[in-house]
Amino acid sequence: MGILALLAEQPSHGYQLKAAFEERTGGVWSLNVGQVYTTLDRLKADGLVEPMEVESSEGDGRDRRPWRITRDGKEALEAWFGEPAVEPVPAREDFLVKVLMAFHSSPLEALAVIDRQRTELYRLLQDARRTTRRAQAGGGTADPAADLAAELMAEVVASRREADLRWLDICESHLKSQTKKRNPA
Amino acid sequence: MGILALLAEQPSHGYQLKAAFEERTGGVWSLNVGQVYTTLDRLKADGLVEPMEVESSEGDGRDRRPWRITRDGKEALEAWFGEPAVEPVPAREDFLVKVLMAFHSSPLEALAVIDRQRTELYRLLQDARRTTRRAQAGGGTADPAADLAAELMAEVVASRREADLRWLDICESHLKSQTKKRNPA
DNA sequence: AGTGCCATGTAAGGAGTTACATGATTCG
DNA sequence: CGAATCATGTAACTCCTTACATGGCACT
Repeated sequence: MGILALLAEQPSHGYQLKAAFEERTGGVWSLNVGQVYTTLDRLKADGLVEPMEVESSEGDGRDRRPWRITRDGKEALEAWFGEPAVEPVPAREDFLVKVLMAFHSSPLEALAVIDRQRTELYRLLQDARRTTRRAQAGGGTADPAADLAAELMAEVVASRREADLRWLDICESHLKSQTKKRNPA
Repeated sequence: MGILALLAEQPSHGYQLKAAFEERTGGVWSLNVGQVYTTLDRLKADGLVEPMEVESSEGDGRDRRPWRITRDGKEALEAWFGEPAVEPVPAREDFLVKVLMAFHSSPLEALAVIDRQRTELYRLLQDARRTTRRAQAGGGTADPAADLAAELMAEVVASRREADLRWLDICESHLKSQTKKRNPA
């Protein structure tokens, strides 16, 4: 649907879509070019996009295959925008599985896991904050829209990391109160 | 690695592992049984687990195939626990893609998307909070460990939802200041 | 003349999902 | 007796990832 949304703004060819998608997501989500082409094929099979006739008037011998969105595609896109995404429960991220599983091994082991994870998360949070500041300063690119995108993405990342850090604190306090209950004094 | 961690605690057979995994994650992550078996095959191929000889002394005619962790498996598990997960940047969730792409269509459209998403997220946050309270009350199950797991999971979910809600606010304020800049007064 | 970017694709493989097939046991 | 649960597996499909193959153009 991301590809489709980009095509709704303007007809483009595959390579261009990859670049646009990456710019739109502040470079945080890189896209394999190959996937763009297979995705376009899939969208075409669903009748949501169609290849444009190549106007060879361009002259430069480059082999471009621009695509445009179809009427069906526009409808599908509007329907998609029209309803909120039901946000799925967090995926089975390595990080979450690790902490949950550590909880049932020794408390000491679990505390160590949490600690290491906290350090790592904190580092990543700092990174995200740095990126935010850089983008706010009108940073990486000449394009203000790209800077805004980069800033927004950096902000979700930071926001999520903070959430995870808070969660680690909660886990730790649970773990400590558990230990205390078993080992009073 | 989750399956492997469970096997490190005690040898189990596939069906049991599914149940244990789901209990350990408060029922938030359900697991297809089929996947457990294919995963066990993969772990076996990597030499991390091995089938136990069936002691037919049990007597009940049930066809159980218990697995145990190997020495290599233990080492792999310790190495896994030993280093923090490098938390990947948020995946390309429907929700994020939708907001990012909406940003570049009309501001009005984008505000509508954000609004719908906020309503949905708020609803999901309430759900998670309810679950937390239920688990704290010693809720669903007789097993306190399962209740703790359910509570922890509900808390990550809630924490993440809150983060996303905050992010939506940030998006909205960016959007409004943008609009103001273009349409002063 | 050569390196690197623009541009399009194909192929192989990993992991997850849903669904299906099969049979035993337990419990009302 | 019938339905639910225990238990093990297989098959088909989707999506993503990595890697490979190919060729033109631009700039040094």
